[in-house]
Amino acid sequence: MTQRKVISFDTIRVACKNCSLSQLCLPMGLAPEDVERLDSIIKRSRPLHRGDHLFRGGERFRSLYVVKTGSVKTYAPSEEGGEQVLGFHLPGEIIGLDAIDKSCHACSAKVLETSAICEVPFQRFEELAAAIPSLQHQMYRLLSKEIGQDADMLLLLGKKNAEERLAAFLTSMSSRLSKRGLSPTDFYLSMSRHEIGSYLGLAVETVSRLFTRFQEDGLLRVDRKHVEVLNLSALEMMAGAPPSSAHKQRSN
Amino acid sequence: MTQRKVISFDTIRVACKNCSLSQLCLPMGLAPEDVERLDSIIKRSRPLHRGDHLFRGGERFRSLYVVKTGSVKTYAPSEEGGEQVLGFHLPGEIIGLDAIDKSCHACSAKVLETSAICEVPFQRFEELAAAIPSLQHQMYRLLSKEIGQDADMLLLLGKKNAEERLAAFLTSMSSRLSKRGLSPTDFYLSMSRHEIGSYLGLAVETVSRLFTRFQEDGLLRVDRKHVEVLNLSALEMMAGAPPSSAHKQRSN
DNA sequence: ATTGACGCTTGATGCATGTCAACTTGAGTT
DNA sequence: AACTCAAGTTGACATGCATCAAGCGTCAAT
Repeated sequence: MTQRKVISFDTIRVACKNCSLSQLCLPMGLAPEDVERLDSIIKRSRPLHRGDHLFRGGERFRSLYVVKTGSVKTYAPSEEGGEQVLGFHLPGEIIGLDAIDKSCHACSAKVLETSAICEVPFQRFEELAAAIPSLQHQMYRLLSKEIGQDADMLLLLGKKNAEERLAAFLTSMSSRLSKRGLSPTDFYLSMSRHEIGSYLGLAVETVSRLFTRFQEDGLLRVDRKHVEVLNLSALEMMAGAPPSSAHKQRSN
Repeated sequence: MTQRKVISFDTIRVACKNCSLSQLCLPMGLAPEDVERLDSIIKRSRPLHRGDHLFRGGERFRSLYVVKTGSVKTYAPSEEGGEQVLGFHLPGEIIGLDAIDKSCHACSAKVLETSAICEVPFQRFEELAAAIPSLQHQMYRLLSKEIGQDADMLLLLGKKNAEERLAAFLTSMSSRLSKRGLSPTDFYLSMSRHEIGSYLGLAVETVSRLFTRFQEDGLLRVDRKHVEVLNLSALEMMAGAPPSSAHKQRSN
């Protein structure tokens, strides 16, 4: 027991240089001594639990957050409890980039499952980036990547139908998980159907029906949050090109 | 005539320190001598004309572009000529930020009317930013701002109906033009109905019908590309809150 | 003027997907 | 087990908007 506790404690405060995510995350491309410098400004807290907030819309911006383990959703809370899910964030992904501009968070971030999070105080980070060109470059790349992904989402929401949207969501999860050393065809979704629907601009019921249909068509095996992808290339096909079948709404 | 030519030539190559956009653009917050340094790396070409490309999807990324006068659209070209409009860019706005990550443009940029464009070679810019902290900070802010605007669009495409979308588009144009010293209630749209539709995830016909309806309801006076906003606050209302009337689809 | 092309508008129709409602399932509590 | 509550599923129905189709103003080239 004591043993177990020690291991878990260690896991939480593993330094960047020992972190398996360093090739996806801020330290990418940095010299070892610069990784140490970056490491020295990062705060690592105890793990957060399902429903805990990293920050809420309206709060002052002080730090960026990086998922180390677990997953996080960002969302724009609206009056009357409704919310638009803006993104799901997996290990190595940075949260809070949209708040740099106004020094104030416009959206909220909530962890979807027990998660370890690295906090990066932004002001100190900025000083460090000025001194380490490769860190500055990596930061530009990460900001740019975020913009590119948002453009992909605009395309998805602007032009794709429900089937294509869910297929795109699943293949995207598959490839992101795969990059993190997990199976691209067998995984657990940490978000609810409702959250998936909000993210994709669809009603829960539509998402649910599509999961059923994909299963009937032999593309997936689904049990609650557990998804097994049986035909990944068919899903990728569906996500990318317009549906080969007859109907083609929204070809604006 | 010679006189006229000289003036126009002068207008094109006006330096950052004399540019009316400096408070919206990269030079914001820079000391005069740093503005000079930034200015020295910027290339200014002859004006581009309607339909000219700044860059096309697939091309190597070398420079960022800033609109000085006129307007530009970015779009993701798809097979079979269809395109998703990703954004419209007014003077002072930066184009190409999404390409830093992959060093390759994922979208295309085309000018909508005769426009003057400043080209910012990115590598030299990056060196300069490393040496000028306030320039680095401004660059982070601009990247972050872009991410925040994309989130607004995700919300629009994910949750808003056609009426709310067009109202949001018009109020956004109004406020952006107003920041540039133009009338917030009387302006010309440089893009076609088709492009507006693509941007908003709507069919051309829907956009056209909405313009007609807004006019019937006394919100606008429209003549081709010329728009006079008669009731700005009503439009803002409509863009923000769900429609006060009965129906409310897409309240996922 | 005439022509043609293009962008815009308007009407008629249909479908994809939202909405409403009822039921099932699973997980936690007593 | 029985109860509770939230999440998910499924069916029936309604509707907002896409699609199809036709007509109209505008502009440029002839």
